[in-house]
Amino acid sequence: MSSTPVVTRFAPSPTGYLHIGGGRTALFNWLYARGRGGKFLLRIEDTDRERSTPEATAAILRGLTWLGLDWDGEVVSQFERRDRHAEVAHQMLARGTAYKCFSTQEEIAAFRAAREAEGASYAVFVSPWRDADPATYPDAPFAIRMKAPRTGETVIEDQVQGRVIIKNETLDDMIVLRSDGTPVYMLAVVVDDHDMGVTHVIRGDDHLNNAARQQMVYDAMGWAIPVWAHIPLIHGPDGKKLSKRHGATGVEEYQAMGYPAAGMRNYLTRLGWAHGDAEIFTSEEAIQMFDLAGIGRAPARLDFKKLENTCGHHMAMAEDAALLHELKAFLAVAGLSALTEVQELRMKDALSFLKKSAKTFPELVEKAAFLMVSRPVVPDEKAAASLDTVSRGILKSLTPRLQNVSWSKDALEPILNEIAAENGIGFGKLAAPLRAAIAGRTVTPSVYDMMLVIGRDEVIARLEDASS
RNA sequence: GGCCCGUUCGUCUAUCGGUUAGGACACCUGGUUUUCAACCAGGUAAGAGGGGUUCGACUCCCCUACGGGCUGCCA
Repeated sequence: MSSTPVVTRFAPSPTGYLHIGGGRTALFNWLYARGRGGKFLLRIEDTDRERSTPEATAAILRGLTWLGLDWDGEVVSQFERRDRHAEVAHQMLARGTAYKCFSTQEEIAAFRAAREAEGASYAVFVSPWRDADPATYPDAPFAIRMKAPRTGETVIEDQVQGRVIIKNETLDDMIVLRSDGTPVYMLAVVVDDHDMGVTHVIRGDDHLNNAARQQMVYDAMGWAIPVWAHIPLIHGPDGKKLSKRHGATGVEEYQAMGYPAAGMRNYLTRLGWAHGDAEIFTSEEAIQMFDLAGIGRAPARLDFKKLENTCGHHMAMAEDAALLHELKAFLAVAGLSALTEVQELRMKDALSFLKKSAKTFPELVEKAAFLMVSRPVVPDEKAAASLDTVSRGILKSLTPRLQNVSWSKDALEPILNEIAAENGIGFGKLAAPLRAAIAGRTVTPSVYDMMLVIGRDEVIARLEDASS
C-alpha cells in the first residue's frame, strides 16, 4: 500500500451547531486517521459571510471536543485563504483550463428559461465566452469559469459508493471565481484539501456529485486526486432526512440530554458501519477496527433505544473518577446545580453501583437522589404511605442497634434480617419503609448500598426523622 | 424533468454464489430479586416486487416501486 501518511479532515460550515451527522462524519475521519498514524485536520468553511458566525464555530469546536475528537494543528479558516483561492483561479486561467465569462446573471437566467421553454430536460449553461477571442472582451466585471470537458465521462473511484460514472455533458463550466473576486466553495475545497495535504476525503454523500466537479479542478491543476469516501447521511427514525421534528439534531443537545460521550462515540461508530459482530467497544478498539470497507451504502436511522443501551454499557465500563468528572460537566451544561462537597463525597462512593444500572446521566442523578437530599428528607406520597405507625415503630427499634455495628453490609445484613424476623415480616416489607426514610421515595438503589454511602450518623438521623 | 446513490428481522447490521440467513437493540415469555433497574435463559421477527444469468442466487445483470442526493456567481 501507499507509504504516504494519511491525512483526513472535517470541514463544517459555521452556520449553526454541530449536527449529529456532521459529528459522525468527523468521527469517521478521526477514526481513520488515528488508526493509521495519520493526521486529522479541521477546516472551517466560512466563505459564506452572510451565514457564518464565530458563535457557530465555537459551538462546533465544543461539540467535537465533547465527542473526544481531537484535531491536529491549527483550525484553518477557509475565508482567510481567499487570496490563495483566487491565485489558483488565475493559474487556471493562465493554463487555459479556465476562462473569463462576462455573462450576467440575467443572461444566464434567460438562457435557462429559454431552454426550459424548449422543453429541455435539463439546462447546462454554455457560456458564449468559452472560446471567445480575448480581443472581444468588454471592459466589464467577469467571473472565472472552469473549462470543463464537454465529452467523455468523469469516473469517481469511491471507497464506499464504488465506481461512479458521471457524463461530462451533464456538468456545466462551473464558476470558480465570482465576478466580485471571491472564490466559490467548489474551488476553495479543492485548493484547501490540496494545500493541506489531505489524502482521504471522507464526507457526506450529498457531495458525491460535487466530487466529479472537484475532480475536474484537480485535473485542471494537475494535482493528485484524493481517495474519496462518500458516506450516507443519518436519517430520523422514520427514514426521512434527520430534522428538528425528530428531536435532537445537534451534538451538544445529546450532551445536555446526558448521554456519556464514550457511548455516543460507540453508537455513532456502529451506525452505518460494522465490523463483524462487534457491538460494544472502546475508542481504542474502534480505532484499531475502523476501515472504509465496513461503511454501509444505505442511510442509517437513528435509534434512541440502542443509543441508550450502548451508553449503558459505557457507563458501567467507565472509571469512577472519569465518570464523576463527566457527571459534573453534564450538570453544568444541563443547567443543574453543581454537587456540594458532601454530595460529591457520597457520589464518589456511590458511582461504583450507580453506574451499573444507569444508561444516562439524568438516570444516574435520579438514582442518586438519596445522596443528594439533605435532612429532613421529605417523603413523596408513595413513600409516606409506607411510613405508617407500625413501620415507624419498627424503624425506631432499629436505630439503637445500628449504633455500634461495624458499618459493612456483612454486619448490617444480620441485623436487618433479625428485625424483620422479630416483626414477622419479610425483608421486602422492611426495605420499603427503610427506603422511604432514607431516600424519601419508593424506588431507590439497594438499601445496603445507600446506607453504606451516606454513613452511620446520617442513616440514624434520617431514621429518627422518619420515626419520630 | 435530468443525472447520481441506495433497498436483509421494527431498527443497526453479518453474509462477500451453496448457511437451519448469524449477532445486537427493541419486543414477548420465564428466572433471579429488597422496590425500579440491572442481570440470566428462551422466543417472535428479514432478503421491496418482477424478470433474467447460473446446477444453484440475499449475493451478478435488467426493469419497476419506494427512499435519498445533486442539478446556484450557497456551502
